[in-house]
Amino acid sequence: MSGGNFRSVESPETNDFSSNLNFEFSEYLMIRKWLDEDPSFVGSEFSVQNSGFRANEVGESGARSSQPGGSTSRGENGSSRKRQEAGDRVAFKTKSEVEILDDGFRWRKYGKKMVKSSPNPRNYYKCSIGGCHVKKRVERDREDPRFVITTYDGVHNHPGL
DNA sequence: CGAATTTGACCGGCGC
DNA sequence: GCGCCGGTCAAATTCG
Repeated sequence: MSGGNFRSVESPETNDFSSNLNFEFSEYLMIRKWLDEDPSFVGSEFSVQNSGFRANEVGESGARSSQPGGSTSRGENGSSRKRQEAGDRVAFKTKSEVEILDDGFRWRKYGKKMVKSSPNPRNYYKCSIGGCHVKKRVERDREDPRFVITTYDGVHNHPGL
């Protein structure tokens, strides 16, 4: 490939820091949470004390959360809220060198795209579980490459792995 | 052998 | 109406 603006270390074997990700739950910031078209949530910043994410390669046997945000503020009567999206959209900013964060679910990558908003490519993942149409979007921060923006779309309709 | 991953191309929506 | 951007699917390939 021509270009090569940066070296994307996607291979955990060649990764310099994939050896050990000591961070467990210290850098989790939910940057956005909006339902349907509620502008009230757009642009809002929240601090989430979520826990359950793990860095890849770290063979753990615990730490499993249900939904990254599917437990906090969310119970809306929906008087005028029309949820045609059939799913919540939650974006997280995680401080990690690797983009493959194991949240306890299996994801199948189905596309990669380069957005002009960032020199880094955006990855698209989908839940491999049958019946689960949850989608995940992963992209690196534009100003802080050491941060990863993970956006979850939808709700899992099956028990955690 | 099966499943997961890869890259490219195609499609749809929105803007001008 | 055309152009641009983002998103999704499909086929081929590779890994386990």
